Amino acid sequence: MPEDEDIAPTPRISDAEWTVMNVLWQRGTSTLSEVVKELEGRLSWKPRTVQSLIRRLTDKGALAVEAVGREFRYTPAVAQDQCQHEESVSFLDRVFAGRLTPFVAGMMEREEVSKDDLAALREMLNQAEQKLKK
Amino acid sequence: MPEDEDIAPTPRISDAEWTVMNVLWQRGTSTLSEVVKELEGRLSWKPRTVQSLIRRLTDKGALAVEAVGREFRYTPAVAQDQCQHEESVSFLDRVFAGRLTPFVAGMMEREEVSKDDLAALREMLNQAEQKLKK
DNA sequence: AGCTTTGGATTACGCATGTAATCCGTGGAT
DNA sequence: ATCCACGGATTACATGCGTAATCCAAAGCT
Repeated sequence: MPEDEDIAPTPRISDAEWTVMNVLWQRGTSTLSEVVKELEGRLSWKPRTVQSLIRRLTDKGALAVEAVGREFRYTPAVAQDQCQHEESVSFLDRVFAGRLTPFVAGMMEREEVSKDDLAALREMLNQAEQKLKK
Repeated sequence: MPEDEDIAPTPRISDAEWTVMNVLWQRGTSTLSEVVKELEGRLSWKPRTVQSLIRRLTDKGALAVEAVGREFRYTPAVAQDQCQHEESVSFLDRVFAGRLTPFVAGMMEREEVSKDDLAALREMLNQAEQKLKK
């Protein structure tokens, strides 16, 4: 008796698959050729490679498929921010013992943060502190 | 003529290997049994598993080995902050198109950030802005 | 003097990943 | 009507990874 059947834990997405998912999340929905076109130039993947990745992603439930005439359109079946968040937590756990601050510190030390980023961060900080205070 | 021979690009460290490296970075140097002891309880790895990981890490140059009597002591041969930084950049590229801000935003939205973290972040922010202004 | 424990070396083994190639069928170009 | 390009399905194939087991030799326990 599975109590929590099909809660669909977001699937594990590999490095190469992230590249594909990012395209799909950005475009909303696409066919294979659209994804291939989007990636060519940036990457030197053969179309078959992209297709393989798309197939694996549909297999693991990250993409939904809908037949459109002769081909398929692929649509993300998992929320981007959900996946991002899970990757974030797993990354922080692995590399920084789960601590956010040293990570941000490292990025700032190496000056990988632009002035715009700083402003955005400050804004977020203010809001977070507001929320805490209330 | 390789100009930049043996600059020793920091090796790629897998998930499980990070666990081991974190122990070694923290302890400075250890024997196998020390690492095993450190991990038992936290993980249910068999000693042979830990040894395999240590071996792979020495093979890829992440650990230096020094014979001590009958056994070996293992010492990190790569800097923790260097490895952390590379992982950070690769993670941000893959998941957040290289942008730090959305990552931090995501963590804050989900309230994964403590009051102490906020204070530390604010402090870092101030310093970074100081540096920019000068 | 044996037996056990432990670490190093070698080997294992299935699954995931990166990166495709091949085969097949059809819709479009000629 | 023919041929080609392209998409889906199937298959490939070397590595890497997680997770050890085996084998061997020395070191310590009894």
